[in-house]
Amino acid sequence: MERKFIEFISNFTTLSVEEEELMLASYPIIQFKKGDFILEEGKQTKDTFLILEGCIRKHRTIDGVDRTTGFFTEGEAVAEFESITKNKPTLHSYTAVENSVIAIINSEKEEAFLKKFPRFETFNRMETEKMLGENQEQLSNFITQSPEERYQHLVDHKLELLQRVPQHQIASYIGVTPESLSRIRKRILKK
Amino acid sequence: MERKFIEFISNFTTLSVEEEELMLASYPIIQFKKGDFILEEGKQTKDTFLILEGCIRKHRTIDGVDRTTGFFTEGEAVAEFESITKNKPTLHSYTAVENSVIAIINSEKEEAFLKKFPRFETFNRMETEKMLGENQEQLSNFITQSPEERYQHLVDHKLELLQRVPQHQIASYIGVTPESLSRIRKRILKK
DNA sequence: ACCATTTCTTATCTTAAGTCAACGAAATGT
DNA sequence: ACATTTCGTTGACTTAAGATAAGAAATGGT
Repeated sequence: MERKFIEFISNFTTLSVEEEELMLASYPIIQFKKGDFILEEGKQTKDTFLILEGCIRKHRTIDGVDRTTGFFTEGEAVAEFESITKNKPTLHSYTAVENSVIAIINSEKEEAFLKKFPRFETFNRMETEKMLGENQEQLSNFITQSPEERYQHLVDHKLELLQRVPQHQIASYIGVTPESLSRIRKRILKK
Repeated sequence: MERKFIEFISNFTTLSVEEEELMLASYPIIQFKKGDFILEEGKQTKDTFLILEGCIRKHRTIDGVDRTTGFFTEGEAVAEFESITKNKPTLHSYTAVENSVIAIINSEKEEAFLKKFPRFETFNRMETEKMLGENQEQLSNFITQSPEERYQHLVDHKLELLQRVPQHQIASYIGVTPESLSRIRKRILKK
């Protein structure tokens, strides 16, 4: 798994031996079993989670019911920035949808790493900007699409995800009940 | 207006005289009239817009109709990061809802500024992280709320915005038609 | 292989949103 | 001040989603 971690970072920049070593020493790589919490609603952490293998679900409890607000898979980085930047408990839980392998980027270790290799400061900012761009587009799409269009979008762009994740969680993710998604699927099939 | 610009930055960090001077020299402050485009769909820019006064609306054209996907007011920074980071034309337009005053943070000037005063690199990353946190929360809320709840949220947290912006644009922003928002308001009044 | 649980679908009924059309109120330009 | 858009509401009708209940299909554990 170390290889995968380094491979991921190497997609963006070439690592020196020293950088690679400090990185591997700083950030533990943890295995999660299907169903395990990676982070639990109400807790607090400044960690960023880099998914090396598997799939995790972002969700929160509203009026006692569990609502899904995101999915993340291999190669994606996840963090609860609203909690990190404002120092408050997280609104969301993150749980493993499948057995997953995740590198834990602890923010203090991160600070130390950045102090030693400041060029990563820029790299870091750029990655954050990329995430922000994607998040902005996702929000814009969600606002302007109907549930059916959102589902069709997943079929067109995230087919694999649909096969990895139970349908009622997808339903929640596009903002409808499982019954509604079932009808949406039927409607689409007829076309 | 220069004062307002510096004031805004000073909320986050104390500026040296040199920093302040370079900042004012690098970033022009522009007046926009109500209805003016700040940035037009399909164009490309790496600028970030810092709103010193006024209100701007983020919107895009879908199937020939104009859909609103965001509002921003004094003290907020706006940029189309999906376009900036991936070097593609913007999906959204930004127009002044009112006469507005905006500082234009050109990305090349920004690079030069960061090179000269690298401590802003971190400041910058933190601001981006804060924006990301807010954006993530907004997306999560949008997914889990009904149109009525979204409107109620605006009443509770952005009352002032509702008084600055025409209602049919608010309707679009919460993902419904103007007729529906009219009914939502009626429903809420009855309670 | 069996049972229990989870997941998905279907049916019925209710509620909310979309569509189309009309009308009055408000804002805007000259 | 007047004419013209723009804006907001209402009504009638259609379509889609929520709620509830029931049952079929798939999955998991032992």
